[in-house]
Amino acid sequence: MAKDTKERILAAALDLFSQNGYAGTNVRELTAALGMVKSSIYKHFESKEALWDALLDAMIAYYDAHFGSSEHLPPVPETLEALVAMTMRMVDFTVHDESVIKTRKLLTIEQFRDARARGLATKHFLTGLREMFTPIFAGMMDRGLLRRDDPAMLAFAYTAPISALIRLCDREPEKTDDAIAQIEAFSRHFVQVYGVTEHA
Amino acid sequence: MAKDTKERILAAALDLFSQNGYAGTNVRELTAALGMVKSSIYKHFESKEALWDALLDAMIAYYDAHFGSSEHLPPVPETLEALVAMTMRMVDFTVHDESVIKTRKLLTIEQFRDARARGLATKHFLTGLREMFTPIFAGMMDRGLLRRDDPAMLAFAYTAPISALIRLCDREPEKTDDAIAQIEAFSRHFVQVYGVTEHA
DNA sequence: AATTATAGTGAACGAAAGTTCACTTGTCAA
DNA sequence: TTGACAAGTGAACTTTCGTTCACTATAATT
Repeated sequence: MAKDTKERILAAALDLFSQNGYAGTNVRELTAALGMVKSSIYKHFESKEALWDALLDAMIAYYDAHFGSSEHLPPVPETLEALVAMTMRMVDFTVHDESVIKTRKLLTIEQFRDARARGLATKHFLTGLREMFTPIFAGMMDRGLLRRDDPAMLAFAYTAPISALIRLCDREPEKTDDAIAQIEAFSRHFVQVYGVTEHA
Repeated sequence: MAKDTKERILAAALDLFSQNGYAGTNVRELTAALGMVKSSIYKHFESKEALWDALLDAMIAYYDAHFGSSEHLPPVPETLEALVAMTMRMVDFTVHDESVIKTRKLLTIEQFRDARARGLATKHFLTGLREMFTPIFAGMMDRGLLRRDDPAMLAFAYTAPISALIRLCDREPEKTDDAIAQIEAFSRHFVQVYGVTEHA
């Protein structure tokens, strides 16, 4: 039952740190959220800062496991419409999954204070998506679906606006539906601009 | 001398809050940064939270004064190259001006905790730039510089990637030069894709 | 010159923070 | 059955937090 409690503590820490930050959260409300008394946490973590370190370890491990290797790359879409559909599936997941949302919020809040959070933030918000879509767009160019161009530039031009709207959802969740619609509109705009339609 | 000290306190608060957040900053280090003792601050602000409120008031007033009205809209560029040049001038300012940087960082850190910071964050990071460039792109379409399309969509597609790289500069200042180069490359890519070159 | 208001000081306060520790309880191995 | 260990409790300790207050020094006002 040790591992279990440890993970429940980490989950509660993610929840509270992502809302009020590390400094804005005290161990009393953290443990209270788990029905414990504050001293109990020291059976599982040496200190509040050790808990923070463990949380970052877990976040980094999760990121590496899910986005680190090229194995997890989604397949190259066979049509322009399939690119839109795949995008919307990914977006729908990422703006609705609670722990993914909290992870982004936590990295957003702590990126200027913690070097590891900073590195992970850049991956989450900028380079990760670009590196994921670069080979996809290269593949779509090879198949003649997209006009030939720098795939990394296209990946950047595609993912940065989407990322901006995802972060709007984190900030103002009541605008999520609207943001999703905007993302779909942007995605369709993108394929219209860069896509090759075979009527030539 | 009252007003002066009040503004020095606000400047120090912006400096420290933007690095460690409101909760992560205590009034002792805040006043120490000004060569005062902590109790002195209460001659100028009722409480730490009143100081926070005043800081947000100032930030909102600044934003409204500089970006609020359509008077401050930059002129419509007469060439595609002028769009790039204007963009780079704005970017160069915004990634090097210390108080602008600190304002963005503060809004980034506190957006999930404070409703007013949240609203200002959305303006700074999303809608503000889009609303600034929408009439510019509409004007450039009228002049036949850009292909006719939804100017708001183009403004979004243009400003979101630039905003993403600006925020990279906030997070990792040592990458500023590289990010500026990337912004210029993106801007040139944009005018190449959307611009109308008159050889037809 | 006397008075008043302003800005800053230093000591002190209570509350809340993170942490420690002796102790109880429950679980599993020997 | 006993013993050992892991998990949780509650009281207590030490800092540090935000804040108050009586007081001083300086500058402006009468």
